[in-house]
Amino acid sequence: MAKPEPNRQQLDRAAWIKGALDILAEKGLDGIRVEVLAKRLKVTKGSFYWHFKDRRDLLDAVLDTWKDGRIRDIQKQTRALPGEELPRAYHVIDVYSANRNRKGMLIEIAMRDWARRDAAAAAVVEEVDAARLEFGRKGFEARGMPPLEASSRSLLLYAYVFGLSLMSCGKFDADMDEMKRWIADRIAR
Amino acid sequence: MAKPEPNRQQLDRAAWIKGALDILAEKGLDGIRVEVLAKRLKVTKGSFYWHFKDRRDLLDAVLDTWKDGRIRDIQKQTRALPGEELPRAYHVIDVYSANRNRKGMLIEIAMRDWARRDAAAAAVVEEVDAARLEFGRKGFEARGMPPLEASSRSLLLYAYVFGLSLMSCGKFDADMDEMKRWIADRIAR
DNA sequence: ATTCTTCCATACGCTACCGTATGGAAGGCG
DNA sequence: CGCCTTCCATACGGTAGCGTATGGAAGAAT
Repeated sequence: MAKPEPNRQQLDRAAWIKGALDILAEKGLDGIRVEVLAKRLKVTKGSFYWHFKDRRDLLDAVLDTWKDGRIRDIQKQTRALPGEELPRAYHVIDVYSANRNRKGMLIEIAMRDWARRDAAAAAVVEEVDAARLEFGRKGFEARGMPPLEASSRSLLLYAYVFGLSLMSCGKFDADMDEMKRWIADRIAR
Repeated sequence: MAKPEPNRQQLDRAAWIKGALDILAEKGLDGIRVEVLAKRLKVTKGSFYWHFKDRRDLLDAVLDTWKDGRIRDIQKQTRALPGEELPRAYHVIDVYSANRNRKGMLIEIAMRDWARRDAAAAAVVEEVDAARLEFGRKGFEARGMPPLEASSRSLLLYAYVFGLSLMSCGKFDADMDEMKRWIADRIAR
């Protein structure tokens, strides 16, 4: 038959996409080169052009994959128990501003740099941001805050964590942990 | 003589640097290509390689120029009258988060993307950030806040404005202006 | 066993870009 | 005038990457 394993293909496509995301985190969008990626995967570009129409096809797949992952993450958090909104806000701040998730934050930055120049990327980032802001807003509203305040806190929260990852806060201050806690309180309390 | 006008050269170097900064804002670091830049300036790269040793030489000059400009800006703000710290904080938030200064913010983002991969760029960004954070901290301390709180507010302020420029807040909410004001109050008050 | 599909390697032409080498115009200066 | 310095154009060789064409191996289907 023509399609004995409709998963085998997807698996290999997924390998290319994963490799592209790795490079995106390391080198940015312009680091994603077909032949470079092929070398990293220990194949040649002959394989690439079987799985993908061209480089743009890969990039679109990268966008889709990233978007799905982020949306899924947000939905998972949304399904958490109600009544736990405050610790959940702290958890979000902690996850995004900590140095684990380093690769995730690098991808976030690269995506936004990408979105500056590419309409498709811009649409994806906007969708993900909207979902996150909505999630945050609902959390604050569940704690009884008025709509404007809830929306504002949500925006402040995400802008802060992304902005923090932009700043080479290598050694701004020794009490970085205390500062982060003060800020988290200021945003969430 | 050998040096009748030691400014003529600098002026032309400055033109190349300015063009490079324009491209940096539009296309990011990888958009800065010698021949592309030459075409934009309506000359050929023969001119470029007279003024600069190579592409890296230009990039270093771009870094220096940007750093000097930012440091100068901060020092200018620092020399403002004392007793005006609160409105000054609002002014900083306003300048950075507004849609004027668009090009400036694009360069900020590109610089930070650059800093991820280049040690020299990372050093420059870190220096500029340190100066800004210090400036903000002093402002809050002048209003009687304890050191930890002042440092934290300063960090929150700059992380917020940079993070905001990362988010395609194209149409998150119609009341964006009110939200920005709420956030500015939360950071500065 | 033969054929067919799947997946990848190799080879090719093409473009963009880098850095160098060389020459030439244009103006100050002897 | 001839000369020298400054600034830029042109031409060249080299590398990296894109996309295509073609063939080949290996397993599945018949």
